[in-house]
Amino acid sequence: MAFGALDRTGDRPPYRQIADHLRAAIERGELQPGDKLPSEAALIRHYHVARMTARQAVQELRGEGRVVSEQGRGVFVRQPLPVRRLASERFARRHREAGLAAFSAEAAKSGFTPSVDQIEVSRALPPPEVRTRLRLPEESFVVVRSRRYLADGRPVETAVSYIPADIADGTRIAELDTGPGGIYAQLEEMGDALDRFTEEVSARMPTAAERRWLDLSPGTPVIILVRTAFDVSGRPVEVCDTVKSAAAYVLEYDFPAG
Amino acid sequence: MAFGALDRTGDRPPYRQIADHLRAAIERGELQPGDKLPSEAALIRHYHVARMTARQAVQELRGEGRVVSEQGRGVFVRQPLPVRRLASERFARRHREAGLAAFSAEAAKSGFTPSVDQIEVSRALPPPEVRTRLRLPEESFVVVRSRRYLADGRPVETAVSYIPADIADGTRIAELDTGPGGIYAQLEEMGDALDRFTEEVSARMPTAAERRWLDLSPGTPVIILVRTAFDVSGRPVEVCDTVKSAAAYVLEYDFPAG
DNA sequence: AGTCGCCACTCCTCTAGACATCTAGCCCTG
DNA sequence: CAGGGCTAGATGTCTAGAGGAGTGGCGACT
Repeated sequence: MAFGALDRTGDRPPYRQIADHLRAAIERGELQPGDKLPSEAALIRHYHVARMTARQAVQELRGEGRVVSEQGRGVFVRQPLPVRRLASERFARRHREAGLAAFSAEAAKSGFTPSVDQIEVSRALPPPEVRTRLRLPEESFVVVRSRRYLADGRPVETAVSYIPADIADGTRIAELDTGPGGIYAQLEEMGDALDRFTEEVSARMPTAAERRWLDLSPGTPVIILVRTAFDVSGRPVEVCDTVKSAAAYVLEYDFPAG
Repeated sequence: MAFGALDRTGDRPPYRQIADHLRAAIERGELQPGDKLPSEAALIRHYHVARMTARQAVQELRGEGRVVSEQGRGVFVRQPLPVRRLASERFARRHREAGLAAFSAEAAKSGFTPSVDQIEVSRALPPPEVRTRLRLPEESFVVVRSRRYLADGRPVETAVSYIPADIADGTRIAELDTGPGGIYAQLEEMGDALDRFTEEVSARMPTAAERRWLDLSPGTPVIILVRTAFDVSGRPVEVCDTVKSAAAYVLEYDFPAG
């Protein structure tokens, strides 16, 4: 692997030039996904710079999400994750599926093994943003259901749903296993038919906690999808806040025109 | 501003602890958007650490996109951009609007001043991914229309659409101004009625070029929306590839249930 | 009054070296 | 042969210090 030399006259700082060289090598395909980058020691020898300078160059690429470093092993060109195309939940609902059932259906199509862990259910005051969406008065309680979805054992999504306590009471929603059909089936059993829902999609960099839960490498953004479901009377009955690894998802929507 | 002291016994490294303190101050609202963080010198005095350690803490927050630094001035809590809720183009189409017209309609609702620049139209071979989506044989040409949308003069989105040359020919699509109703109206005038379209939403970190075009501060991801339109015969007639600043957008979808 | 230059303060880049921690392979021992 | 310990080499963290460059205010000079 022959990287060029530094241009000590120009105003582009050395650490950026080194990062440029490495980035170019990746883009030319000289460094394939999974390959190990030159070690810090090698960069120091090649470019005659201090250790921190070499590290800063690698840090640049890490921030761009092109490489991941593993202590004791080296720095590696990132493997592009197999991307799962996720149809909007609208279509899953046609089959009376939600939550894990929808996720499992997706798994069957895409060929990964689905699982869920860290399910927790509690009763609490909702965060202000959620309270507004649910159009609840202050001091109203909600049932909070949080869980994490995994594909082939790797976490890809966390979801937290909020349901007004007066709606959740008398159903199995507050149990860990909501039974076949998930919470929507439970709601409909109560005679509370769903009418429509909205989805809001945005993206941002993950918080430290989200990086931990989703085992994200630095530089991976997350997709935020907030779904609000309304019953026939127009009352919001559920807010579901999901955080998906952007490296693992493409959301797919399909519309009739006109 | 009183930040705590470092826990020199635990295994959480000092630079992370400092970052935690600053992050918490931002989340508690003690540091409002636009506020200046303590200077490097102040952090050094307060925590009794070396310069690089203080910088590393700030670097952590910069990577998360929470702060931006300006040489010679300081490090500032990032101003959240006014977020525009963007309804799916489906609804705009009800009013026979697309492209700039749809963007202008959104502007009227949200109260920003819309504009478009850098419009370019050319005829070229499509990139492989686009060729596949359009189900074109090799060597088929497409008409490429690229443009950039601005809100209040700040770039928020770039869009590139690809239309098979045989469809675009004989319409005004290859002109810079496609006239009222945009390309969809042009297509329908040709008797080529649209039937449905799909949207694929994903997110990632921007390339260097995208950072330039959209004037993104480091740490802002972009939302990628690829829309494919099909006519009544099921033939794909347009692929539109848009890159939106994630700081500026929330996509909104609305579905009837069932 | 206005302008220019200086200076304090800020972040940016780089150096040189220290110890910590993790990995993987090697070799020795039981 | 299995297991444990050692070690080389990798990244992680920290220190102490240097010069550079951009910003903004203040004071002196015109």
